[in-house]
Amino acid sequence: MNYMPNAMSLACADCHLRRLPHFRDFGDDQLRTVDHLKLGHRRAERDAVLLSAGEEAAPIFTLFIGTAFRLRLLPDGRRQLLGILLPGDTVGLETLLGEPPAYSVQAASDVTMCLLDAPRIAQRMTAEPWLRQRIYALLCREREASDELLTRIGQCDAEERVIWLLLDLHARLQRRGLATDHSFSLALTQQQIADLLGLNVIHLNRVLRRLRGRQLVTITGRKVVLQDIPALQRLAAVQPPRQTVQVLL
Amino acid sequence: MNYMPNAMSLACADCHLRRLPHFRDFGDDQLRTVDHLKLGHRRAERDAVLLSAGEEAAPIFTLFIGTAFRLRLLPDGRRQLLGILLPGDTVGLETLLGEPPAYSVQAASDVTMCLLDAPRIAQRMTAEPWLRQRIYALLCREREASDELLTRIGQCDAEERVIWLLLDLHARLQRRGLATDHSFSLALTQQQIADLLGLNVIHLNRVLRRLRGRQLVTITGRKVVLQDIPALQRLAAVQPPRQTVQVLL
DNA sequence: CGAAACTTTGAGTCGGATCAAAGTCTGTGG
DNA sequence: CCACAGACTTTGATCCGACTCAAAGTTTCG
Repeated sequence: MNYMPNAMSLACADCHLRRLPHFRDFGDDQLRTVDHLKLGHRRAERDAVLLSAGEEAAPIFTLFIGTAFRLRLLPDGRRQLLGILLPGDTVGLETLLGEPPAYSVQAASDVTMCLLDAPRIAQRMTAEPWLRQRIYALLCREREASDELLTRIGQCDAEERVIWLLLDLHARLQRRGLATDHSFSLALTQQQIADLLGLNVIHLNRVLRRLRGRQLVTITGRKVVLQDIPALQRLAAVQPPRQTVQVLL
Repeated sequence: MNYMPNAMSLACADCHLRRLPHFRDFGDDQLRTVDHLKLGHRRAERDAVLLSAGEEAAPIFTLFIGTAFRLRLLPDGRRQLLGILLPGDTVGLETLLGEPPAYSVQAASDVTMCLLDAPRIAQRMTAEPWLRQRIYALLCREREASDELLTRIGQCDAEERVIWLLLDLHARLQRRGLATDHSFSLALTQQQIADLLGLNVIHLNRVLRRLRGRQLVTITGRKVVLQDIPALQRLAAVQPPRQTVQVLL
């Protein structure tokens, strides 16, 4: 795979992600440092494999535009999606250790990534404590997200899982300014959602239809409308999420 | 909770975990550094909560003797075990960032922990790149383990999950010199295993009995005997595990 | 306008859950 | 050393959520 950027580089200070109010501000010097760690942007089409499990010297990047997901394959072809990547999310942190990732990443829509320079980050981490902390925190969050999904799949029934996912995506998108109060745009097929939640597509579809029948959620094409968020939160036993968003661009 | 050690400190050079051949060797100076990061040992009884979700300034420790598990509770009382801790495993790495953990840890047997000094580690990480890398690698491994369990629960049926778990525990214990070629001692109740694998205890029990009937696995009290490991590996679609063990004592 | 990808519906089956209760083991105190 | 209580495992009967197979709509896009 060719990881060379295929678009002009965008200075971090100009990055649209930075402008979102809830993204923690960087100081000028930090911004300059981070700018220096970027290799530039790269686009990929929907379904493209952005990173392969086991790959040596895998890329590390921040998703810039679009949606992607981490996944794992079993030898017999079954697959489990491990998490959904939204704009501002970074993957491939193992690469900083020189280890190949145990998961793959695939684009769920056309995407733009902001490729990062792993060796240079590894080097800068030595001198910059704040960079170290930020990356360390990212890893902690990722593990937390995995644990959360694990808990949902292990303990909740299909309806609870679906509601949890929709609320989670909504909250994450909202923090990025990419959702309205009650709706957002979902770039996943039902098959992908099913593989994420450990469900069968057909069953998932029935659950969605039932939710619509109860006036709780409406999904038309890409658009998801959460019609009664408090009721949904009650049904999914959702705990208040941490508000912090960590960005590393 | 009182986290002060209640036993004399043991120098890392004398630690029994260190003597295991597969634990990566530390240089003398590294050993001295690590020794300096220990607060000392502390014992706890079975079922004791070793670390609570949300706790400020949670402890960070390496399990020294015994078995414990990470877990998460849902508001309505359901619980999901997130992973099994074996001797040599370290938990509470979030504490290095000053963040409270999103999970709890509970002892599955009487345990001894080796408590670590979080602020001092955080401080030493600045000066010692190898320490940084080791901790970073530990976090990556933890996430990988969560992803693996997630995949099993999401995609595999009850029998596959059970076999996978037994093989996984066996391999991990074997690397620590705590298992024979075909058997090991399991300090978990069936209820705990069920909560780990997202199964019901009764169903789990039936699956275990069926495996015994097929001469594949025998469980008597604590003792687990894997009677036909190749067959089990075939049944569980197990991939070759990474051999590396990371210790931080 | 047609093909491919995705969603929706129907009918039938099964793995795993639930409920109820009987064994078995473990540790404790008499 | 025995008896008892509590915790854990095992068994039986029954039910339901979720899976499978089959096929018809629907959307998307070249």
